[in-house]
Parts: sequence; C-alpha cells; structure tokens
Amino acid sequence: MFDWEDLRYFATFAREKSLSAAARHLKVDHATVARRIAALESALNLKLVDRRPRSYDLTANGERIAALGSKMEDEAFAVGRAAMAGQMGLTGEVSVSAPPTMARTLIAPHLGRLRQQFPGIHLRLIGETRVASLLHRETDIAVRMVRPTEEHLVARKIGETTTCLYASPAYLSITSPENYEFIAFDKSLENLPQELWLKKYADSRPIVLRTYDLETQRIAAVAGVGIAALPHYAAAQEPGLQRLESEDAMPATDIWMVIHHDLRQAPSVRAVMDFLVECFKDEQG
Amino acid sequence: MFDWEDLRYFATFAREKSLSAAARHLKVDHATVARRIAALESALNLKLVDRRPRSYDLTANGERIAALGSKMEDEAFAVGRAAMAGQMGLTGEVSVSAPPTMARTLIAPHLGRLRQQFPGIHLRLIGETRVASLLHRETDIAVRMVRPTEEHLVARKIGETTTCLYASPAYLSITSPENYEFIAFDKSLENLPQELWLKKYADSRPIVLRTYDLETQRIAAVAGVGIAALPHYAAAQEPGLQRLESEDAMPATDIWMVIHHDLRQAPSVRAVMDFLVECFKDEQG
DNA sequence: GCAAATTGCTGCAACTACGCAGGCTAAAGC
DNA sequence: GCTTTAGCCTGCGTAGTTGCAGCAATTTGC
Repeated sequence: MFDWEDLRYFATFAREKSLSAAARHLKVDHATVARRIAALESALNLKLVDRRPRSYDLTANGERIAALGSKMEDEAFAVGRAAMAGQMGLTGEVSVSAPPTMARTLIAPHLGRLRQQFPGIHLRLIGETRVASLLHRETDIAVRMVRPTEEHLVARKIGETTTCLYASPAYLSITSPENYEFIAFDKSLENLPQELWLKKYADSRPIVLRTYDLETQRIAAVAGVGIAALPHYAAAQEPGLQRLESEDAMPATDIWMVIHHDLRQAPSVRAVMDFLVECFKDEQG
Repeated sequence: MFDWEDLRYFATFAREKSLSAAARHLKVDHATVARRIAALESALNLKLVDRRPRSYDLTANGERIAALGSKMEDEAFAVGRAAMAGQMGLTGEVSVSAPPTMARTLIAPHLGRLRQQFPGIHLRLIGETRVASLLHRETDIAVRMVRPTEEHLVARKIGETTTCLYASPAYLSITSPENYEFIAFDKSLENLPQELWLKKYADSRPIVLRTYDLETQRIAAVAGVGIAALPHYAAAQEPGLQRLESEDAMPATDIWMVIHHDLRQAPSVRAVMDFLVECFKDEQG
C-alpha cells in the first residue's frame, strides 16, 4: 500500500495546480511536495505529472488518481468533523467565518461573554469577504447573507438587516439633494439587490467611489465623500453618520448561519451557535 | 488536517484489534503503530483507544473514526487499482490466488510460457486455501470453486472439474469393496457437495482420515490409506492412483476466475487472465 | 506447573525526510 | 530593457521518525 500522506499532498497539488501553491496550502516547503509526489509515483509505478521547465502538469493518469484522491479528501474531512463532534464537553477550537464588518460590529463586541461562559472554547473568528468552504472544513460555522444550496449543509436564519443611506451631517448640510454623489460597491458586485436599489435611487447623479470593501465605504461616508448604502449594523454605532429618509424602503436582507450537518450536535459548536444567535437577536434591521 | 498515514495505521489496527497484529500487517514495529495512533489522537484531540494493561480497546469515538477510516481505505484500494489499470504496456506485478493444488498442477507447469510471452510481467502465484480478498487488493486475480457475490467483482467460468474416487492399485487389489476405508475433508467442510456425495457413497464404511489439505489426501491415497475423492486435476498426473468406477457420477464443479471490475482493462492483468484461461482449457473434468 | 509465545512499554541509536539557502529560468511589471 | 516576481531544482545540516533491544505481564501449550 502506498503512503496515504503522499496522496494527500498530491491531491492538494492537483487542486492548486502548482508545487508552490500546494506547499503554501500545506504549510511545508515546495521541495517536500515535489518529493512526496515523486514518492507516490514510485509507489504506484505510474507517472502522475509531466515535469516541464516551469510547471508541473498532471498526466491523464494523474487526473484519474487526483479524482480518487479528492474523494478520499472528502472522507478525511468527515473524519475531522466526526472528531470535533465526538469532543466531550465544551472544549476545543471552533472557527466562525463572517463578513468582516459583521464580525467586527456584531460578533466581536460580545466575545467577552463567550469567553466567560465557555473558557474551554477557543474561537477563531475569521472576517473575510471570500465565502469559506464548510465542506472543506475551512471553517466550522459561517454567517452569510445568502442561503447556501450545498448538500450536507444546514442553514438557519438568525436575523435580518436593512440597508439605508448614510452620509456625514456636514456633507448633508452643504449639499442639496440634486447634487448628491454616491459611494457604491465595485462593478463586479453591482447585481446585488442593494446595489440595484442604490443605482435606481441615484438615477443620473454620479457614483464617485467604488470599492469592494464595506468598511471603506463607511469611512468614506464619514469623511464626506458622499452618500453610501450601508447595512444597519455597519452604520448604527457610527456617530459621524446621519441617515437619509428615503421614500421607498430598501428590502431587508436575511442573515443565515450555516453549518455542516455532521457538526450540529457537537457541544462546543452548539454553544457557539447559541452565542451567535444571541449576537444577532438585537439586529432586526 | 491530520496525518492521513496515521489514519491508515489506525484503520489497520481497528481491523486487527491489536498493535502487534497491525504491526505485522503493516510490516513495521508495533511501537510505531502505537506512536502513530497516539499522534492521531493528539491531532484529532480525541481519545481513540483505551490503554488497558494487555490490550488496546477502541473507544466509542474510536469506532466511529475507524468506520470512516475503513471507507477511506476503500478509496485507497481504488487508487491502487487505478494505478495498476493505468500502467502502460505489459509490465508490472500481477498476483494470482488459487487453491494450492490447482496452482501447482494446472498453473505452475505453464508458467514458462507466460514468462516467455510477457517478460515484463512479474507473477505472484499464491496457493492458499484461504479466500483472499480482491476488494482489499490482497490479490489481483483469484481462481475459485465458488462464484463470488460481492459487488464490483466480475466472475468468469474458465473450466469445470469432476471429483472421482481414487486409491492405490495395491490397496484395491487386497481390499474388497465392503471393507473400503475413506479419506475425507475435515468435518468443518463436510457440507461441500463432494463431501456429501462421498459420505453417501461410503455409507456405513469408515472414514479413517480427515484433513483440510487436499494434497495430504492425495499422498495418503497413494500410500494405501484408503479411498479419496479427488478432483481430476489433483489425481490425473499421479501414476500411483487408480480411479474407481462408481455407478452414479459425481456432479462437475465450476471453476471461476474472479477479478475486480476496475482491473479488467489493465493490459498486464488481461494478459494473465488470458494465460489462465489457456491453463484451464484442457481441464474439462 | 512450567516453558514458550504473545502483547504492549520504553530508551537509544540510526536513518530518513524535512526546511533552508542558493541557483536557475521564464513570465510579468515598470 | 531591466527589475521583480513566481516557480522549480539541488545540496546540506538538522530534527523527527523508526527499528531494535531489553523488560514486564499474561495467555497458551505441553
């Protein structure tokens, strides 16, 4: 039997398409990845990659083995989840992924209570825009604005938030509505409901700043750049912003807590889930 | 992510139920198995075994993880098969498992032809009574007297053999039929069709030797111990045996060649399969 | 009833696999 | 067109893993 660890390295390489990327992912030296792949090739007596000057390319056989390795990876993730679910009591590390601003404003302020209540639980709070994979165990619990459709994942609505228009009081006092300028998300995100709503509202008035980052939008609005559409949780605590009353209300967006089916019953995960529900209880838009 | 190799060791241990047995199976020191299991426990932060004075017992969590590990093992075997199937050309090791006497009398004599025809193929011919697992890749091709029912296995009838009664000419010349003594398989195998037939034929006459081993039966018959029911292939080449004409013929037994679905198309495996078909072509009972 | 075999533990020495540093080449950026 | 970046290779010293030997306890076999 070949070395399973070699196959894990190879499976990672096959996903990442380069030794260096795989090495980064595995937190080892790329030389090690190369050596492990070579070892697997020799154990299986099969050429898995073509060594070209600047790149490792999978052979047809490599593709086949990688596909099987990927299935094995899925089983390995299941082992990881089973291990967490089997943890006795309220100890261990639980990771939560949430949009950065949400992590900062709605979750982080309450973390003291969690630590006090469950000292054995070590939380990893990941504020990231990227949608982390629950299936690949990049995170245990995810807070998202869209309901996921993947199999084996269960979603629970834990709140909703409304997006309103904000600007600094100073900006509003010196600018008349027909001269309003707007702050929006990057073009690549312009199909979000809030963005469509903002575009319609702005009409012919200019969008003077586009950014991926919600936090940047808030800071820009405070700095008097223009008017931003911010979710309630991002603007509520900010004294330097004033809300505009708009005629037609923006629709509320649901907030979902997503978790893998296998982890539902793990005590420590349950505790963090309950904690998150508490965090979002006040946030009803 | 935990070390997959640790899980492989643990999965083997879970199947073998002892460190030493697992170590033998894995061809490593038992200390290594113990250390690997400990490493897995620490990576998963989960007690997998209870260390009792003279035995390692799986915990409930250990059972769960072992079950998942076993599924991962199945994937690993699939990787091994894919690797063999992906071999270009007629090279590599192919293992064949067959009943010992059959391996000796029907297969081994023709091996020269196989070596001549396919010098790149290294054959591992395993004559064993135990039914080797094709699913666990203990062997690539199996020759069996019973058609297997496992999923993913394909069986092909490559011949049939009849069992007849034999004794030494000397024994027959000095013994009258009502005083015949018989040689049979061990009691644990007495439900085989041939054994039921032999018992009925012997009637009240005594069975003076019982053994698991067909070869022993043949030698005993030659030595004049009594009358043995031997398959044609075991007795045909033996000048020291004389066949008894019995009124009702014993039914023929089918000979099956069994192989895993994934390996059917591997060139070297195909070659050995064709070779085996040739070996058995003459053996029509 | 005693010897032999089996099972698991521990410490040490040897070996293997790893990270690191230095080197090379090709593509991307200014 | 030159620099920077990214990817892969190789050699060396080290650190971690492994096998071995010695040990204790229990079961098996004669």
